[in-house]
Amino acid sequence: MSHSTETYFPAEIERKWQGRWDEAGTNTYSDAALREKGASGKPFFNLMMFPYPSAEGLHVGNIYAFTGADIYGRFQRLRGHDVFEPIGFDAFGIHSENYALKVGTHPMELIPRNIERFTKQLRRVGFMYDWSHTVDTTSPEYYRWTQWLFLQLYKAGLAVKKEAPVNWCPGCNTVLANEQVIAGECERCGSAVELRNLSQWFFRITEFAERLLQNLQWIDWSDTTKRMQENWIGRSEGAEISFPVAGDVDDPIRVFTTRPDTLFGATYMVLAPEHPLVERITTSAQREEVERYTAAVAATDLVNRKKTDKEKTGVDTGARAVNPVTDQEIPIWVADYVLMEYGTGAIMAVPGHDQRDFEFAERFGLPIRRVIAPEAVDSGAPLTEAYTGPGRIVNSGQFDGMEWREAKKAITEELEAKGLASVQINYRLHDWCISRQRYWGPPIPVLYCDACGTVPVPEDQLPVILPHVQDYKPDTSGISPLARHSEWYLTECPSCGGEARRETDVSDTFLDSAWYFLRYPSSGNDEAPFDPDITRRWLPVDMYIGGNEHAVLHLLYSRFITMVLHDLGHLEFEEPFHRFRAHGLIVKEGAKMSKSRGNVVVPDEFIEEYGADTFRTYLMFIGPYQEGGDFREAGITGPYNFLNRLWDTVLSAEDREMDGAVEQKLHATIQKCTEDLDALSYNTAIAAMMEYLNVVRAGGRTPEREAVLPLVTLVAPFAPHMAEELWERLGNTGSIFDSGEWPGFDPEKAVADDVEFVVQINGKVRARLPMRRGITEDAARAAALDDGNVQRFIEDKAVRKTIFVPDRLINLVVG
RNA sequence: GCCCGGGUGGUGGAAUCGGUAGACACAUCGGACUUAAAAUCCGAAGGCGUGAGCCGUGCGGGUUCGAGUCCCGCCCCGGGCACCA
Repeated sequence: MSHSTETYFPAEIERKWQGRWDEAGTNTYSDAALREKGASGKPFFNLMMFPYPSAEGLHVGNIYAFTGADIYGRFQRLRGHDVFEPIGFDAFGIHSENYALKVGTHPMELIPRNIERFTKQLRRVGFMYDWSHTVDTTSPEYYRWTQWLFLQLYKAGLAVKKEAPVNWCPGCNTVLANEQVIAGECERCGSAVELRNLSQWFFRITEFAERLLQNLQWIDWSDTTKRMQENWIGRSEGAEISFPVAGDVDDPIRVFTTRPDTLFGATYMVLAPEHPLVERITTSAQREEVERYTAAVAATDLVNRKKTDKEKTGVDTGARAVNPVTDQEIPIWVADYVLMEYGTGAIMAVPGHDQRDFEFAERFGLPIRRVIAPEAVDSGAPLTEAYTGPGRIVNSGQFDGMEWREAKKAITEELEAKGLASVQINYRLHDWCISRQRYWGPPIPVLYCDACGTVPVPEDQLPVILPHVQDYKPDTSGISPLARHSEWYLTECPSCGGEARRETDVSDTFLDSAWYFLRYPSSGNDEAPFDPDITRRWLPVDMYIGGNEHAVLHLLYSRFITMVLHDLGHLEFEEPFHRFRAHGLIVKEGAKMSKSRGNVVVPDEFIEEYGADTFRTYLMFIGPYQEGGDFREAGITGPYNFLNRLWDTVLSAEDREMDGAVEQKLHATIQKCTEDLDALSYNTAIAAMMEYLNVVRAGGRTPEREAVLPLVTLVAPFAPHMAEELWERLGNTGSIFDSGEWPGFDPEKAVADDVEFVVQINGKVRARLPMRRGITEDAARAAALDDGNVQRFIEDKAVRKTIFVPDRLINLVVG
């Protein structure tokens, strides 16, 4: 190929176009434009998960996530949509605060610096962001509305302060939401979490459990994400059954069970050590032992308590309960394998059919009774482990012989009639604890007044500004650092004018991010959190792309908050993201990138050496976007060579009629790229473009202009700067992304006229014959039988059967 | 333990309504160009075999004219959940 074209200098081109986009406002909307496009255009809200602006700067994981989302947005724009693609910063939270404490710089100085650095880096990668609509969760203009949100929930009775056992992280010195505890450890610092009884603010997300679960059926989300939410919500159907305490006329013990069919096998009961009834029912003879036990459990952290492999422990309360179907008195024990957080904090123990109860009963010599048998008869042989399979009821009076699932209903109904049971649905989901005994977050907008009690801060007094204080270090007291600043928390009661104290806890960072997408298009609005008109036009989000690590955190909370705002009349929709796709994880040599492993890829170096276009294309070429892949430094040369060759090819193209075979390949490539981009199958779209480029350049031929022009558009989502430059050099003005000219294709022209036709003998390939498309079975068969190698394999055997797959193969079955 | 996802050349990965396994790329090797190198361009390449061919998609069975793809039973890796009653 002739090398008369000029060399590709990515740095120069990228700087030029990034400047041009800013000057021309290529990617930004004025508020007027948002209204106009929302009303009469084709609005498309393309969202990606906004980053936490860490001091380390943008990492490869961020860029990977954003690039995949940006490509989708640019693709939609080239197809003629008005794409709104904003970005912002999720800058409150323990992570930034811990870092600030470590380096000794106040977060109020640190965060703006980090945001500035992030912004610079993000611009360098060439994302299509609307920089006129950003969001910073730490700015008072933003958290004013986060506080407003709290007040709406408070007014609706969905934000309540209650004392409950909560997760306390001794590393971060704050309580945590259940979603932030991973296997008993703090997701932030890895400390073993403890249970503390504290009075905290909760959002009543459990009220929405069923809707959150049901809506999963119609929202278009990655299956993996939906399944994670489903498991997290953890619906189980069963019954709540009351067991009266023998010789006690007060409250019975209520238990939740999914197996009411095994009620006749309930030979003892267990209360969680924290259960409020423990103290009342324990006999004086057992009191000392029980108190010693519950105290020991209270001192244990959750990691140790929830270990399933340790030996079961517990003590007898001395009290007896009455099994409501057998009328037998059964012992009531206290044991830490029963958790206060789930169900009623008490269980009926059925050692014959529950392995945990079985182990406990064996250890403490409690009776074990079989009440389900696969063959409907009890051989009388002692069980060696709990039987949890299906079967028929035995040893259960009038229910004997009943199929176990029928017995669930029958036994529940029997007790329901006596007022001792009710059908119950239980969820694993807990209310969302939003209080944090930390500094770096929005103060919860509530006041406490001796005369008036709990008083919400009036909306016209928002925001409650987070004060700039120097001693913001948390301590072990369970009280927020702001509680050390009376000059801040002492104030006037808006209700009676007397002295009031401010709530000194701040809210969970996940509240900040639970509504940010609503704020983006209304980011400048100081009258309301979101403009009703703009919101109606642009939301819900058309496409949301992000990581699965937020499946049960941010994504669940956002759905909840949206549902609440819908119910309160602020939104017309109740699901914020109709379409969500989870991207995969980018790793290095099979391992997660981390500072401790020392395998962190610094993106800036690659961008400097190869350019942002190459880096973007390489990241997408690594593997399937929704599965992630392995970052290998050497691999970047593939996409780099491709873009270089593309540059050369386009600039050296000449005007002449397109070759037929090239035209066919062009249509096939457009079709493949269009379908692949729609499906986020970016790696195969890039491969298709490479393949096409190889055809266009085959044997050093000079390419036709017509053949390469559409390729510039196809590559534009991946390499936007190069696409703009080539588009301009080909004589166009303005941005290629405003052309709305995604190339079309003719499926008829996308298929080749000649096919390589396979001949199989008994399923094994014996010949490959060049054929015309559309060849008949008879003609194919004749051609096959004419082939020497085929004849050799048939020999004198008879062809018993022929399988013909049009345009692909013919299989001759002989023998 | 339960629920997902995955296991394909030296490497990253293509191909799953059952129909030519290994597209595309990296690394490798050979050639052209060059005083030389880099860059670029052209070409080779799953393994075994001189060859016809045989063997090959984690392992063992099965269904089928035909299995990477479907069924049964395992192993391994990654992720989620977990004394959840």
